[in-house]
Amino acid sequence: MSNLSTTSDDILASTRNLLMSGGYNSFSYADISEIVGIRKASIHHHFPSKVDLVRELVKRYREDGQATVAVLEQNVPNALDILKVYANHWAKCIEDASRPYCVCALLASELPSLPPEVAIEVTAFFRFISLWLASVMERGSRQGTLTLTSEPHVEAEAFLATVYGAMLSARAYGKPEVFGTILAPALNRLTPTVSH
Amino acid sequence: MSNLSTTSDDILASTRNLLMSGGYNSFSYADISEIVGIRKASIHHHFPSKVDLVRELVKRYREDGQATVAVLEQNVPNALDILKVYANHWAKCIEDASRPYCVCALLASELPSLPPEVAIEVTAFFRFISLWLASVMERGSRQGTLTLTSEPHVEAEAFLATVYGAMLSARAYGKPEVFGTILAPALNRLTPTVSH
DNA sequence: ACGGAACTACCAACTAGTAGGAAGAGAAAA
DNA sequence: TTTTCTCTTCCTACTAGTTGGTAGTTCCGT
Repeated sequence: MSNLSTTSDDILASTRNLLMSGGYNSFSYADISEIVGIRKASIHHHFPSKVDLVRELVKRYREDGQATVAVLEQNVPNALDILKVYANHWAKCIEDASRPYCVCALLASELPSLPPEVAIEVTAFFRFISLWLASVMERGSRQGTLTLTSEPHVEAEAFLATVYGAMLSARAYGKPEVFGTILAPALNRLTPTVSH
Repeated sequence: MSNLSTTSDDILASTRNLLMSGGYNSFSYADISEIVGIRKASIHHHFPSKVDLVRELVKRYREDGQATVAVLEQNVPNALDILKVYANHWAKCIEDASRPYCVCALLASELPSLPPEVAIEVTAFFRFISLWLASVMERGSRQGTLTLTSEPHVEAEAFLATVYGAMLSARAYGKPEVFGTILAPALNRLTPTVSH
């Protein structure tokens, strides 16, 4: 009950790191076993198949995201601030190289070749983020804390695309600061002008 | 000299398709040999190693892009039109499912786990596209055919991120039309207002 | 006769996954 | 209290299939 770190969590954590750097086919049970320090067969005890492992990982990734978003919504009333916190979260992850890429972004780009059970979880993640951002846009528009030039759901898709595109660019150039460079004007565009 | 289709080209073409759907580690020489209709060992005759094959593919991908861009620049003087043609190119590729994802986008997201020889070619591709878009932005700003709200190179990065992010979203949702939905307002924002 | 392009037949390393046993901890039974 | 039973976790040892790659040969056009 009072476990600070279970083997199963260690397996998931190292899977996430491996997945983040090269996708579904870039790592093996052997890689995980080396990092976690147990034998290959022991991983199969916790996650019978690779599909089970990655499906579970993505499921938790989404659930963690949903939980984080729920807390965020309660603590930050201003819609623009929420977008800033969200962008800042990724900016920091990329800049300190701790989590420099979204696992689901990588898996989404591999979607056609993924096992269907994993693919379903990945698309579910994107649907969740998209719906959440649309709700933030809509609320911001009502509050007057966001200036929209298109419908909320279109602005949401555009913002999401900018974030994930910026993440890709940062990785492609090997320059973390590119993320901030791209996001700053995107957020600016959504900021209401103070006076007129 | 008058070859319409060489085996080597067939190999590269099927590699591109396989690569596009799942990345570097998602396909094998066996996959290619089945599609092209020759034995595995014959592929090694044309491309000694997998690194050679993919390096050559990305190199040509970039060279083809550079050639296409050169023609585009000569035929389309208006900078906004160039961006529209570029966006439309991808919109069509995605919608008719012929080339629904950029090979270099997929490889870029796998960058940390790629063989360095391939990684170099991939980053070279992004540098090329980025520099080209920046030059288009700069020219459009001078011409008055583009309305920029940031420096040309920042607008270029933002536009590139939007295009690649939209490409990812289209794939993630399995809805090709999402690409156009995201790009339309992005292009609109760059369009000068006719009267004032 | 020579070179390119294809072939057959390999190989060692690696892939995900399985079978079955040993070690330990906790509960239940003596 | 000690013994036994059970469950979990991890292990060694293995499998069948795939991976990228090699050696050596045949075929064919110039």
